Amino acid sequence: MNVATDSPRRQELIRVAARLFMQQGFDRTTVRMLADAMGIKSGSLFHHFADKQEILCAVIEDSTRNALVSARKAVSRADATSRSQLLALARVHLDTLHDDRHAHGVALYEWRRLNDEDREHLTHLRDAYEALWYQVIDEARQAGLVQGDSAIVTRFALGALNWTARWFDPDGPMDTARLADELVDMILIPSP
Amino acid sequence: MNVATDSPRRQELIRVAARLFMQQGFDRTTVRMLADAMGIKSGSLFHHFADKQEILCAVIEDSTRNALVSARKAVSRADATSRSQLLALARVHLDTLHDDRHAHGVALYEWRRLNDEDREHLTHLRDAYEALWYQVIDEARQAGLVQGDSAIVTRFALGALNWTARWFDPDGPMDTARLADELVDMILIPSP
DNA sequence: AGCATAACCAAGCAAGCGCTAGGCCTGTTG
DNA sequence: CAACAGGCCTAGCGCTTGCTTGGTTATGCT
Repeated sequence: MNVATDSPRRQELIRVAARLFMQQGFDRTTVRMLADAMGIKSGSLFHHFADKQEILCAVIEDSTRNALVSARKAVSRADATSRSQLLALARVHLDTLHDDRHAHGVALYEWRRLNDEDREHLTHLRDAYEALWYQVIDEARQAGLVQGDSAIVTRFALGALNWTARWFDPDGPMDTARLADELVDMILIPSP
Repeated sequence: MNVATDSPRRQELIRVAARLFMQQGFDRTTVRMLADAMGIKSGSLFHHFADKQEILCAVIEDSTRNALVSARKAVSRADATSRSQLLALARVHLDTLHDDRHAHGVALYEWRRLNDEDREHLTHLRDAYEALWYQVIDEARQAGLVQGDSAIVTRFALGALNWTARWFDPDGPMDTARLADELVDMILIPSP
């Protein structure tokens, strides 16, 4: 077992696993399916991961960490106005969500299959992401652009966006930028 | 096998199954766990259901059908104004969601474990529910109380509400009525 | 009494599961 | 050259899974 290394082979496996976990769910994806999809035998998987749980954790951790980095970049690049920052957050959220949609789908749908240890660890990552949103939304509230409680609005916003994973078709007529606009319009009080 | 009847015993099983499916997930809940929780042997389960899949389908169908009935009642009882109707919908949505939270949690989390046949059947039910929301929101838009596309706003609203299943604590300091107020305030343009 | 039916049990089958053990190549390093 | 390590394979162990079969018991109807 070579478990802790970050080899390219391991990265590739995480990508493949994300796809299968999304298509069939974690519990129904067997180690043999994963191995087949990689062109190796099932036993060889455990050269890269200690157990199946670790693969799930790696899939979610990778994608979440990546989303956090992208979101921070987007905020720092955007104009200082609340509307611009919020729009930047919404856009990059939808883009990462539907771009790396297998892995993020896993993070959304298979969260509860994590064991307690991994879940706690990943909760901190997710909290950091949510804190970024809270910060931007609370600034908007202080500027009078948002009514209501910032924490609730933050969670409503993230819920609305994450729910798009269930109905939005990236290959359809609508694009993510349009969705982001609609979300920001819904949250912010219209400036006359 | 007595499969199609609607005996009280079957109803009780559906309730128990909802709890276990929510706590451990569908795939990790074995027929032996279900039987234990009911005080019977695993084989006896198949007197009430053709297979395990049918139990999942029954859990989701029951709760969804119930939610649809409640929502229709709430709309017909509310004042004719858009705000009242939307508020009524949001309140009853959150109440059924957190009241019958095991079953609705299953509908949200375990949707993808349905087989194709069952899923299509239940999609129609869910569409009917969504249509009710669309109707109310589109009327609000025609009255100038909502900006943006009605279909998108509808899905944003339902996403925001369903997401509460992940963070809202019914035993905490906040109540569902407050949440419903916040949602309606977020969706409707503030009346001056 | 005679019968039907619903609800359940005991026992177990065939398949599939995660994971392990030990060994085989191949390329890199001293 | 030898030593090593990363990546993989073969073979299979021990266990759990959903589900089946044939039979038993309790209840109520005629």
